[in-house]
Amino acid sequence: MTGVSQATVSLVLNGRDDGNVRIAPETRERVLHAIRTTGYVADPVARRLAARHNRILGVFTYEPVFPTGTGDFYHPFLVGIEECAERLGCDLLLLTSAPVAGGRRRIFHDDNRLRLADGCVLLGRSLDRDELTRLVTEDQPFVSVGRRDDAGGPVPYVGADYPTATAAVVRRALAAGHTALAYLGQGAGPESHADRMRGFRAALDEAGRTPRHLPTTDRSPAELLDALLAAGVTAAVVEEYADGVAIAQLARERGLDIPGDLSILALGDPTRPASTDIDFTGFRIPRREMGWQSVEVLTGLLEADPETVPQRLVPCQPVDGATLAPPKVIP
Amino acid sequence: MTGVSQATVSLVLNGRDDGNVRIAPETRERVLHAIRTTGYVADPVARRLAARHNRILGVFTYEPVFPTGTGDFYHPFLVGIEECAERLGCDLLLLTSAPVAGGRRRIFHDDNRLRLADGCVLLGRSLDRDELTRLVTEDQPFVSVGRRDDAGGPVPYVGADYPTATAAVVRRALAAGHTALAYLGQGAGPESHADRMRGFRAALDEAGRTPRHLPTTDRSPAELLDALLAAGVTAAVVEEYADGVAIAQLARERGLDIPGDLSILALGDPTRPASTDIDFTGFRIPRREMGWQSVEVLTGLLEADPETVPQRLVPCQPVDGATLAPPKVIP
DNA sequence: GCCGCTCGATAATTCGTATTAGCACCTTGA
DNA sequence: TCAAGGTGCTAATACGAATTATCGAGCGGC
Repeated sequence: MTGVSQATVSLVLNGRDDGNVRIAPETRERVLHAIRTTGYVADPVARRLAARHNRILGVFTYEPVFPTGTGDFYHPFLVGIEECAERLGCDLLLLTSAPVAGGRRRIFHDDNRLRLADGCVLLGRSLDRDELTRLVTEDQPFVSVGRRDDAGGPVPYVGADYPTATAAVVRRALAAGHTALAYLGQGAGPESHADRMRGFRAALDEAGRTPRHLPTTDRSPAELLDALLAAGVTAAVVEEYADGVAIAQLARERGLDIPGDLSILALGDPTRPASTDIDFTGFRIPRREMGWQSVEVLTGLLEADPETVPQRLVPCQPVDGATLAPPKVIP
Repeated sequence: MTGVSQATVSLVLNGRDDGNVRIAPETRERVLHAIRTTGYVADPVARRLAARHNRILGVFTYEPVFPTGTGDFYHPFLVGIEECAERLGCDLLLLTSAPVAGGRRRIFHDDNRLRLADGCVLLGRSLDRDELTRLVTEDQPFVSVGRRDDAGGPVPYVGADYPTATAAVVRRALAAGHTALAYLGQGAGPESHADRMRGFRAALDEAGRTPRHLPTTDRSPAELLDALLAAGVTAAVVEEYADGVAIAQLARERGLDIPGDLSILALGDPTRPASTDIDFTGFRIPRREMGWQSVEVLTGLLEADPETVPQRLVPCQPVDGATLAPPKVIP
């Protein structure tokens, strides 16, 4: 149309005006005019092929991306991720095509589509250790949402600062006069559980009190409540919000006063569907913020920005709530 | 690694075994082994450039994809979309990079990334008509979630059958003895509103009753309730669930009995955050199903499958609810 | 020994853009 | 008049795969 070469069109299209590149204003205008009248748009695919990157960020979850059974626990993470991606002008690729093998999705398989994206955000309670190791050793750019132990090298992550938040909650209970506290939950396994347990122990050790642990696996709320009462526990520190709800409801049905007879402290948001009617004392996981920051870290990694700290702990937001009261003094 | 050419790798990778293409089983196995051990994956971008498709489906919404203000109205659509994409082995590209111009995201702009995907699912209350026209005329493969009027040609869509569902609700009210019914809402503008209104009018015409319309724009719940009562309306047919909640709550505060004094019928799910305590009579939008089917239609379009019906209306699920009762007989 | 045929694999080209070295032309100054 | 330097643009190539025409080897038949 303009009798000009493809290279020139490319240069004009990208508004190049460096030292080496020079286009006569008259030519530039002619090309721009042709572009405008034809509505020409550079093919993004070819563009990406040449540029060697996509501005696409992958999102991989071991659970379905849009959760139904997990009571939307992951939703706020995604909101943060999307917000940040939008601000950065990146698109989000949900890696839904990953096939399920052995009950979980797998990142690595014969038709691995990870490289569709420039980098990848990993979401999920616990990540497969082998896959994590492979990601690290293969030098795939990725960030985990949630702290992860090293796996063949340091893992970039944006996690919630569970130790600090849990310790703070425990200290509040101690300050209120409690001496018999118990941790309800796994306290091990996924990093997020182990971290809570560490905070719990640290705060009690610091106060010279004995930390007690009540594992929840395969035990009904009734069994747990019985165990709590039998042990003379006055403040239950609950790993999983939904467990707290179950115990609180059961206790009230039995005529117990919460928090009069038993204080209950919730370490985070429900990861299973649960009523949120009870205003638990505890903390909130800064999920949106974590999602946002995970994208920041990922893009920092991609740009090899030396300023970017690839391992971050975000503080949790304390919740005053109404389930902590001084223990009853036994006369 | 295998001493084999790029072409051979490509052929093995794609499992080609046509008449013209022949690979010795031994070679094929050697290449496959190398692929497996290195975890090699074809660059999807290059693949798309050459093959013109890449099993990526775009998802474009005029609102943020992970909604916060819309009370998760879009969430179920996404669940359905994800489920179907997963089953088909497709990945989902959330087109979050689309910049906002004039208060809305725009599909078409200087760095249009739509073509990164094979096709695109469009989500949103109302789609920009110009952009829709351009999609149709440029022959971009896409599907709208929600019925759309023609825009320079027929628009592929998967919509909810609002006319039928609304007419059914109205007939129930008529059967219960109501004669003074009013439609609360816009009743125009987006197709989904116009469709409800059509169903409303059709059912009333059929019964020889006068359809009344109470526009909601810029009117407070109090004004609306006053207007309803002044007009002697006994059954309010509410376009937007959240409006129904506001009016019902206000009415009860004023000592009115719902549905004794006023029946309220909700035409769908809340698109704004709203309490769902009230068990409204009305219907539910088959959002998950719509999401699922939209992906089906899109892939049908991509494969030029002649079986695929590119315009579908999905029936809504009736809800009995507790907000419809016979009108009070004025003695 | 030559032709024809099948089998296996590859060289070469394509997709549409970004990038860079370098060419042709012009001006300037000695 | 010619080297030096500047200007405006283009040819060529890369990006990483898919595709196709073609090539060489091996083999049987005459």
